[in-house]
Amino acid sequence: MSPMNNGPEARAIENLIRKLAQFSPLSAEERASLKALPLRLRQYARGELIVEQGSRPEESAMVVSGIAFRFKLVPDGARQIVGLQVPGDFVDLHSFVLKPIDHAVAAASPAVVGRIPHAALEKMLEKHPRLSRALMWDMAVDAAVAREWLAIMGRRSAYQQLAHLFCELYFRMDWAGQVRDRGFDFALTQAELGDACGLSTVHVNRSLQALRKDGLIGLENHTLVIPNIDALAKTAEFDPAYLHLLK
Amino acid sequence: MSPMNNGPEARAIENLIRKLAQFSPLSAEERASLKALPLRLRQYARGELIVEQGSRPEESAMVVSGIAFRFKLVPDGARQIVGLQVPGDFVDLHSFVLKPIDHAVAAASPAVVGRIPHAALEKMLEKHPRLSRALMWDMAVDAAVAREWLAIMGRRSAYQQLAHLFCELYFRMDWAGQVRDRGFDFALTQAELGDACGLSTVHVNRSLQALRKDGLIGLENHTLVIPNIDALAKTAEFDPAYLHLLK
DNA sequence: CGTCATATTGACTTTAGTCAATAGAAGTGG
DNA sequence: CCACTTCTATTGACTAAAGTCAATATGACG
Repeated sequence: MSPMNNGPEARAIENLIRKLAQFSPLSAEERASLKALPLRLRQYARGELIVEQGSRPEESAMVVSGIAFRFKLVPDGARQIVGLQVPGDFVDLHSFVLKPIDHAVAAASPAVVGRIPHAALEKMLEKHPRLSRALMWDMAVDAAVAREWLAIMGRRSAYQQLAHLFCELYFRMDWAGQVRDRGFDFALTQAELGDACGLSTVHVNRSLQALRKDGLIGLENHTLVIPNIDALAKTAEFDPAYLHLLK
Repeated sequence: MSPMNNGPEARAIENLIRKLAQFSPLSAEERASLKALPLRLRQYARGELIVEQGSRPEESAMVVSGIAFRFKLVPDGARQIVGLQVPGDFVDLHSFVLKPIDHAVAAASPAVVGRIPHAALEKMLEKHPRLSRALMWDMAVDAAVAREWLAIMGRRSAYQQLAHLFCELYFRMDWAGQVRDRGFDFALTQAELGDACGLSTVHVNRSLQALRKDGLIGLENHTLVIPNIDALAKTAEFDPAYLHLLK
């Protein structure tokens, strides 16, 4: 399937281009090169593994639809989720330069993932060296998000951590065009939320109940509704600047 | 002062070159270009601010001697340390592409820092586009360390977190040639250790006492001694692979 | 010698984790 | 479409880890 049609994969690439353009304006040729990137598409079921920890990918994967999460397994069997990716996000751009990959990636919902061979990226960068800086920028934003997570995890209550995570996801999903009626598909289990925030499932459950009782979120039918994002952002002390999603 | 002499700044650049060479072998010309990078040196006192959060640096800073730490301030005044840098490490390479910078950097001990103008980096990359990939790699390693911290912070006890942090620092300082007699200069206060691990000062104090009692560390006179790194690594379940320090 | 930062200790509180049971939902095969 | 299995969510009772507050000690330094 070519990425030049109007399917969801074209939208994902459009999202990527729109994102990279925030670093610096892209020429028509650069945009064309990005659009021409070959995407090997594949569908994943909820929970299915997309990238294996310790592998040495020859391609980098991008979320086309759905949500993916990246996680590390610690020796005693516990899991820590280190990032979430929405349509248009690379899940492992860094594997372009850093191998083996230090974490796994799995589908948080039914998802479509497109894979771009590193060789194709190399070829593109050869032709458009300036894009190299744009990819660096994308990697840097990814790292900035991880640092924000560190700050949240280290210094926030469970209640605030969850609120912050929902805010982040809301902004990113909205930017990716996935929000309608203040809500979006959200299939993460409470166990997964716990793995993202470093909390036990039971405590996640209780904190979610508190958030619901306070009218800050609605979460049912695999849909997360945030009736008042400003209110949620206020309790989470959330500032979207670190996401670098200008518009 | 030129980086071509034998001062500590030459050693720092040597460390950087040795580090980047782990990504892929560097040609003599590439090495020469790296060595020729202009370093604006400056000395900092313990605790002094090196880079201000929210600023838009036109240079990236590298630790020449001492230890620096990067931190974020959260709205209520709490602080979270998101990374430590040892001689040869960039503290804010990502500010080359990502502005404003999302965290501050301060000296954890008396330190010398060298600054490299982004313009000089750009010029070097123009001449040696392959080095662009090497810098990407360096940024990717930095991000991998942040992800490891996430996993540790989310899923480990205070005791293990501290042990893990000391292991990481030991390996990195050793690689940078700063370890003698199984110890190295270590001027972080207990409050700073708490800010790094998301712990209160009191709890850090008690956990350190436990580590001392168990004979895993010696910490006095601003010197951290690890009599048996294997034993410490075992209790911390520390695997140095994520640091990507091959030799 | 006095001041300020850092480290240590004790007493107490709070947050979050653990264990175990139950309830609901979703998915599967027949 | 139903019976069954399997996840996932929820609840209660209890425990443990870590935080808070406040006092005191120790050490560096001008």
